[in-house]
Amino acid sequence: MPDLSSRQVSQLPPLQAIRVFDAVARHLSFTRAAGELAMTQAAVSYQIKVLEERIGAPLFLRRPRQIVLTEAGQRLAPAVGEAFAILGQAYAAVRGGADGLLCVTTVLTFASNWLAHRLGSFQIAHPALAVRLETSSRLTDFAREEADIAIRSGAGKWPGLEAHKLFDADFTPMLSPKLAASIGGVKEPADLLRLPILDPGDIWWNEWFSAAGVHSHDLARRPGSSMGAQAYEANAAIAGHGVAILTRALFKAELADGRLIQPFDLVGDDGHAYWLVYPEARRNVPKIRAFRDWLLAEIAC
Amino acid sequence: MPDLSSRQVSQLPPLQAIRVFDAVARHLSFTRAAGELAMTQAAVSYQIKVLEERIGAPLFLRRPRQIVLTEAGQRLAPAVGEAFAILGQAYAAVRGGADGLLCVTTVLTFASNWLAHRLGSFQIAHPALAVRLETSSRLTDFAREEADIAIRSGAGKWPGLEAHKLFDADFTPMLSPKLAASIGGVKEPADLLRLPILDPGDIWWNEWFSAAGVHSHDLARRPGSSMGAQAYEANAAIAGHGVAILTRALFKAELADGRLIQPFDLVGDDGHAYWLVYPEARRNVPKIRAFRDWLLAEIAC
DNA sequence: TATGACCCATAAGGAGGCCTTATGCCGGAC
DNA sequence: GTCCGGCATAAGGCCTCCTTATGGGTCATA
Repeated sequence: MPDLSSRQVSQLPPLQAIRVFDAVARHLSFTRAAGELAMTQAAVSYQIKVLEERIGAPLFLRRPRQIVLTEAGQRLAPAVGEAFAILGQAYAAVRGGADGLLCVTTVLTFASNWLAHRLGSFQIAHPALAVRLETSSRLTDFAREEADIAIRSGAGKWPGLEAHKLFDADFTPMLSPKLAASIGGVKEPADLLRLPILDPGDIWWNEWFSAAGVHSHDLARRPGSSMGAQAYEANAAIAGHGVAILTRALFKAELADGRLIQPFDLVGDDGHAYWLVYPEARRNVPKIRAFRDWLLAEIAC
Repeated sequence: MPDLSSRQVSQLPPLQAIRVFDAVARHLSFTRAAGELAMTQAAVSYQIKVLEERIGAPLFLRRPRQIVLTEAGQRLAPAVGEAFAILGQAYAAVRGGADGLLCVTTVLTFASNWLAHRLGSFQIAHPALAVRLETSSRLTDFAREEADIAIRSGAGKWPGLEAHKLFDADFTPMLSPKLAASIGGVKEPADLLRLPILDPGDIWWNEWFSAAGVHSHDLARRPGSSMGAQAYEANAAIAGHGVAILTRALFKAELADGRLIQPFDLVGDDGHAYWLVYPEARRNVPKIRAFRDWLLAEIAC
């Protein structure tokens, strides 16, 4: 049983009764107030009676053709009206404001290598929507962080969350053409070992070399991959500092314009992928739907 | 079925949920808010969830040790707080204000001949209570007129009203000593007929003369008595313009100081009385109780 | 004067909002 | 590792609040 300690219990009367009173005071009619409130005249009569009994004084005088406010009612009505105006305004602002700001949290690489180029087209399509982009390497907990949508990688199953697959988190070595030329070209996987390996501890290297049939026990091992922070290694690779193992979908542009080359068709895949996720319960929130639809369409291109 | 026409339906979320939100926003704790609201933590959790679903966005972030407001929550909280402050203030003012003003409606004679002398002692006993005195000859309809208490005459039974008997509405002739002396004194009822009869149409005259065994068919008859407007006739009688038929209890002072004399012990009584009445439902309203107790005590003197 | 329209009050009945109890889950602290 | 503090969730029941139906009272019209 809770105690009644902290703060004086305001002991406000039933709020529903006050809302009804507000409508009646504006209309000076039970019947018309009932119309506005979408309830019956009897219900309005009941609520007013409740309020009057709670206050201990009548709020309206029942005259033949109409009702009029008593002195008590006249004192109460303006304040109630103001309070509900504030409430309604704030509520509308929150709905509007919440609709106008979209918080997307994503891993860095996806933001810089994929989203950044295309976000403009989303904002043109939805000029009323402001997008706040946050990057974080940790998984997003929607209950704990303020985010509407997250881009995360994983197996695609999270309880309570709806997930749309964007693309596979595959991996394959990439390097700058200049670096490849420096050793006369990269012809077969083993050639890579003659070059600096960027982030050799990444488990992806091990998996890829195994798949390629290359013995690579001299590479350090780390429990995870650097997925999500590929942008750093990619920059190093473009600068010619070494070979990086990267996800193709994130470097389409670099591969297309020749800043990076993918020497082998062999692509590793540990079953993980990039996903767009959001709480199931919010699946129909307009701004979330807008972003989801836009992003999936872009991915499909 | 009511229609939803007039005014945009504000479509506010459940008000109870907003009240709970207000408390939670102030405490930044479901548990403590539950304490303030005298409900369980589970109920608070439920209401916040309802509100969040209605708004379409979370209002709090659930962090391990505490909760914090989301951006939406931050926007909503101050307005809600303000609205409830206004509401609470107005409500308190109405209760206080209603408690501070007592509207008494009464027949003129009672006000001028009985209440006026003694009201001072009531106001001294209840300095916080302002009394507004209204006189009206009609019966008071508490649903239609703004009154807390009424003094009315009648048989003492009105549905929905509580009535306390003040004194009988008896009647007996009164006149000024000087007028009586002008005919050598009033020895027996028939002597009165040699003097001007004030308001001879009053049914009381007829009844009294009948009871006195005096034939008085020359008096005009009117359906009712002038009870409630006796003050006018009393003034005329004091001025020596004639004989009035009056209620003893209302002219104790005049009889005591000799401005009026009551020549005969014979007193008419049609069963009516003066009553103090108020709506049953308000029997325990402090100001009503105060006035009732005071008046009954004064009457008992 | 009778009749209909309008408006509020009241009674009876039922649906559902809302609260409670009980329990689970999670993170942090000792 | 275990306990503790705090929120979430499920099940169940009360009681508020709404609806339908009806009555009373006043005003307007015939």
